[in-house]
Amino acid sequence: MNTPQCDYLHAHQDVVDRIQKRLPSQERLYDLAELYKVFGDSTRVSLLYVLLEEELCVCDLAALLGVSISAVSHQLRILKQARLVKFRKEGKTVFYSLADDHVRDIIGEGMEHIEEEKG
Amino acid sequence: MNTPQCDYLHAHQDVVDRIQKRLPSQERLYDLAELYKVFGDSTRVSLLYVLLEEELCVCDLAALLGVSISAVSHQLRILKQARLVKFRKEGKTVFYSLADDHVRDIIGEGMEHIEEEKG
DNA sequence: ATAATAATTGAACAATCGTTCAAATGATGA
DNA sequence: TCATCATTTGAACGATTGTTCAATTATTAT
Repeated sequence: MNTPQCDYLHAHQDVVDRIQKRLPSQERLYDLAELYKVFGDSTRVSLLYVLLEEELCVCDLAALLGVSISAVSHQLRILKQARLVKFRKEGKTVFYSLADDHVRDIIGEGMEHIEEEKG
Repeated sequence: MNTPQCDYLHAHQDVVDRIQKRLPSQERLYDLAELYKVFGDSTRVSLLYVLLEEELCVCDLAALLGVSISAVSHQLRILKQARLVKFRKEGKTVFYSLADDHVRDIIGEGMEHIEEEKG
């Protein structure tokens, strides 16, 4: 699986070696993929988008997205684990908000890409 | 599923309505999630990361990532469909490169986020 | 034509994912 | 303490995903 499989490759072993050196570690690339995976679900990306506007409780988030409270809660847990959102409790209610400004930047770049192809 | 489910929500119907208006269409948010989904696999982000450096053939890409030619080819097809990479043929060899600069920007923002928490 | 090579493709498989449902927390007020 | 409410949690389910393997296409050279 990791062994060269075509003659052409052998002619470019130097290229492979050179780029290999500049590459982030496999672990880093894995973490990067994990981050995008979190954005890669429409419920979660909608939650993040909504939270760009303001802090909201679980119930309002569910109503805004049109999904069940339970589904939202499950997804909020994933966003929490990825350190993309934070929360505070007020009585029985839990309010969620963005953890930092990276979400805004990442969503901004993504939006630019899709708006370019769709107009 | 889409109906309010808690008293608290009823008290915030105005908030829900206000934010609803500023929200991109469901289709747009779905497309956004689809874009991140493409970045959300370590084989694919690695391919994109490697292609930041230079144009490469399928065989070299497979060697660099340590995966089979077939697996790389399948993933390149997904990157192609998302308009993130383009290709040119030279004899039997196919060279892939990035379609535009959005990949660089999106990966840049993602890297910033994970480097902040890991150092 | 035939053989060889680079890459693509389709089917199949296990693994992962997101939702639903029901049950459980944790906080509040009666 | 008991009932109620907002949220969380765990198990279960179907759906989607990424890889492997084998077969195929497209290109080149003999």
